[in-house]
Amino acid sequence: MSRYSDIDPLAGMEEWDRYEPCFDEPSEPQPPADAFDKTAATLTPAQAQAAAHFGPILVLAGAGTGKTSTLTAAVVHRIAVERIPASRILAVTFTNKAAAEMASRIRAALDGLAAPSWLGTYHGLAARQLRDAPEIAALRPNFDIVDADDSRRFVKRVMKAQGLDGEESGDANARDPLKIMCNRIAKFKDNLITPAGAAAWVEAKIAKSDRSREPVDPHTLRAAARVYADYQRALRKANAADFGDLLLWPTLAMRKDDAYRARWASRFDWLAADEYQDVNFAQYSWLKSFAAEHGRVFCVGDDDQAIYGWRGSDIEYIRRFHQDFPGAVQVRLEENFRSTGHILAAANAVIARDQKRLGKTLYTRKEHGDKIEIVAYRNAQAEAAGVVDEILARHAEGTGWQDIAILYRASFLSRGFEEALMRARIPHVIVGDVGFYQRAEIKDALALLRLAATPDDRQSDEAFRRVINEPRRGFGAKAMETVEAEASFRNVSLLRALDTAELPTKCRAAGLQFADQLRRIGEDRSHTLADQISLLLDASGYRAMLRDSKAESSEDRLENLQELISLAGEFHTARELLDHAALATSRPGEDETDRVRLMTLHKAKGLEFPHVFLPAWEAGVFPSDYNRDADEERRLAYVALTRGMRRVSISYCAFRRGFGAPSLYVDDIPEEHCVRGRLRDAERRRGTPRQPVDWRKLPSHLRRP
DNA sequence: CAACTCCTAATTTTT
DNA sequence: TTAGGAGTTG
Repeated sequence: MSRYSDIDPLAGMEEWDRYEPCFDEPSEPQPPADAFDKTAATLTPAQAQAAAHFGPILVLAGAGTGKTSTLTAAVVHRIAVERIPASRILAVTFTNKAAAEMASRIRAALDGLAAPSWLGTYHGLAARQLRDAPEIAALRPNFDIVDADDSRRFVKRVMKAQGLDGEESGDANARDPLKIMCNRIAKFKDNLITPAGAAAWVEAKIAKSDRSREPVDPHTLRAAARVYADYQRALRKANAADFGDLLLWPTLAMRKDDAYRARWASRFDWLAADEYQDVNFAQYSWLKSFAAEHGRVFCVGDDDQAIYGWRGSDIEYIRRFHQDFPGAVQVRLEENFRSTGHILAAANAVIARDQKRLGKTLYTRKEHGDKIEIVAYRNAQAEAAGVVDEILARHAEGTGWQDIAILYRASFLSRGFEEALMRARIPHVIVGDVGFYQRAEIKDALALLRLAATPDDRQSDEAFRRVINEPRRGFGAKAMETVEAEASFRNVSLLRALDTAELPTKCRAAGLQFADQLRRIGEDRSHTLADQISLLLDASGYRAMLRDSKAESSEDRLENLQELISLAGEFHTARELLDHAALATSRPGEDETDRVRLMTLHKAKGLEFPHVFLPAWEAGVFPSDYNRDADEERRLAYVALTRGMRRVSISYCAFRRGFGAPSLYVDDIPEEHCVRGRLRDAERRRGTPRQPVDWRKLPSHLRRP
């Protein structure tokens, strides 16, 4: 199977073809010569020394030790002192937020001069690389980037076609076979295993499984390889790339084709990577490909905060940095500027129990501050109420809502707290709950846009499936079957197939009218992007559908659509907007409001809050039973504690879903740094029988369900 | 045959 | 709470 097969460019792509990645910058104004000195003046000697180091360097930056400042200073040093053009710097992060933060700090340090244009996330940068030569992934120009949700739909269709729906896989946790399959495919890609290579890889894995302790189910694995192959075919047919593809194909191309690799590597004189402890094989290989000639990499990371193993990240890459980059220097940043003494000491004690660390001990010059509070509650309701009472008390003392965060292990834990906060009328936000661009109405609107842009391209089939019956046009399973059959018979797009498909008259009429309006709007080049979306929403009856709906959420949905329309004004082409929508998560400016933050521990990494609540520290929940890597859970506990600047409150329940024991980390916190089981005034005042219960005092027969 | 209503079951972490 | 399935209605 050739990677270059199945390419069948169709007409109607002019508008899309206008997209061009911006590579070479025009000549850049010179940066102020003293920019680095000014920046370095705020750094510690260790930070400044790291920032100015010439060769390959690994900065082991503990939590709260000024990692971003150091990274920023390093970039400024390249530009202002070494006079490397900003355009020849590659700087990569994991999140859009981190990238934006870095860009703005660099711009500030350089007096408003341009930050590196190749500063972004692994996925964002790799997407730009792939846009430059999509044929390396057997894609046509203007391919779509599909998000996890779209990808899931593809996998679902493939599984159905292979008769895998409903079948119980042998996997022990087969609650959600679709999800498991999606994860498995993502993992193939994270490990640079191609669809063609997956079958062989799976067989090798099965053969090896006798000796490995990891449970391997041959049946599920083989099924995964088969689904992967068909899934990739489906993506290619739709001219679409999923997140994994963005890194997989450029990385493979750089590994296989040295001319291609050299072409890319020669664009950059210096590389910077944030959160290096969290790279997976694909990201690691991608980054290394750029470094082959000069080896000038500046990697920042903290092995104690490696918490993405389940996504293919491997802590080994940071541990063996000096082997990958000969002559590499290693610098430790151990002075913490974030937390007070007791918090830091507790965090140190928890992480110290992890063996196999590169080793670091954080210290602070701050005062000891408040001890960590550890409170036991009878059940989850009591815990939520207790936390809310405490939040009210601190607010009354003058703490802003935005200075308070509730950080939990698993997203389902947010519910109880949200309800309690709502009841108490405390402004709050669940960070990253459902991203703006992941909302159904936004995705529907964007699907309309896709469909209008290339109505006769099979690339738009997925968009068609999404919106043809939204609002209802009488297209159910049966009608779709007919259209699909007609489309594959005539080898045309689903929309085009409506012309000749034998459908019930009313459904056919509705479909044709829909197609007609789409085409008319799509062909009219006089509209701005925003106008186009607005027109499509009206012509398709989508807006009317929401207006007529008596569902409570339709008001919000209309507002979201309005927001999308105004957001669209900031993009030049549909392509840019769609790429942004696929790779971005939240709306800009979302986190600038005065609200209590609720988020998972993973989302909280890199953030800090004066007041932190850490609920549900119970065995099974945290550490989670689902994670086989106990060390990783411990590192997560370390991340959790080190988010707190002034006050950290841990809590756990004797009863959540069955009786539970407190997390083992609770016992790892030394007595001198914590206060256990304190009862708060607010609770007494309310007179509610919300007595914290010490689990260890429960009769032993209650300890196990 | 489509569309709506009701019911049940299940909830790790995500660029 | 919601997502997805089954069953019922039109």
